[in-house]
Amino acid sequence: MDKKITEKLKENNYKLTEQREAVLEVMLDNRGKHLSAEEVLQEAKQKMPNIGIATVYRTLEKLASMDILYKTMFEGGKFRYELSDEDTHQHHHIVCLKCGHIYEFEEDLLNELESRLEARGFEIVDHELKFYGYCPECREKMRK
Amino acid sequence: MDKKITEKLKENNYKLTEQREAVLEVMLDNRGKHLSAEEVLQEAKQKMPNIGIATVYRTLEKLASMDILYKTMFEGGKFRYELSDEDTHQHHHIVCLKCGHIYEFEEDLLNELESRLEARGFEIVDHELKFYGYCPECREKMRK
DNA sequence: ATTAATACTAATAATCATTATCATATACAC
DNA sequence: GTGTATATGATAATGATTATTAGTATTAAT
Repeated sequence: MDKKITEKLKENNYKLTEQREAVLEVMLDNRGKHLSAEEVLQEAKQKMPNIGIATVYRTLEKLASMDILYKTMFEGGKFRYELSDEDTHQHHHIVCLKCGHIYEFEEDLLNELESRLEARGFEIVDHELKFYGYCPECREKMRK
Repeated sequence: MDKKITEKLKENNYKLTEQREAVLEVMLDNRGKHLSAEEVLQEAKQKMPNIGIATVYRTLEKLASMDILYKTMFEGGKFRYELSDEDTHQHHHIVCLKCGHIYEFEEDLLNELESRLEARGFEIVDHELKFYGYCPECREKMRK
């Protein structure tokens, strides 16, 4: 398992029970994906058939509070979770309004904006950026 | 009332009943604020004591779909609504992690990022940017 | 080794935000 | 005036999430 993750677990005195490990493994198995709690539950049940939805919710919430996971909402009124980036910089998301796929990108050109905010007295510690539009595949299909 | 809003209502054949007008007036009275559905209900009840929460939800949803309102989620697991900007550019938000206040700012330096995405085949039609940190007032208080 | 304290779990109840349903009211077309 | 369409408020229902509880497991103290 990722060394940084192990460190964070230790830092927070978070005992990794079998159930919690199953949840974390699901997230590690799905790098780059954004899973809802229900999706995590279904995959975790393959590793531990008796795991309960409440345990999954508690675990996801806790891992997010430790910055091991990142929690956000795209569409549909429920939260989605993904593994946090290993450096503390977060990537951004592009949501395709046609197929619903969520793409990620790394470029971070927000420094200018953050500088302006800090010039106005804000201290910025995090940000969240989402683009909405159409992915190359859907644009291709729409041309036909 | 705002001319652009009236146009959009007409375009969408959206009849402005007294109840819907009360909801819209609440939003107009609260420019720059981000109200939850419950907050809108409480203020709308001052204009129309009998208005129901279901009507408020239906109206907020409809006005958001017409780009008269903007719907987003900050914290707390419920949606908040605000009047959309009159040009189609949306402003951005800064959420203070201490007092919870939501600030707005206008600067739009995302063109470079959007250009890069479009160079990769995406068609971008909207974006959402939120910064999290501490506002000048809370930073002041934390220094004492 | 035993006991007490603490932590964790699954099941399920409860909560909350939101939406669906339904009966009634209002508006509109003819 | 009548029939149809739309809107409303109340409330039930839904879905996502959290709280509660009893039982179990782990850890700490002795």
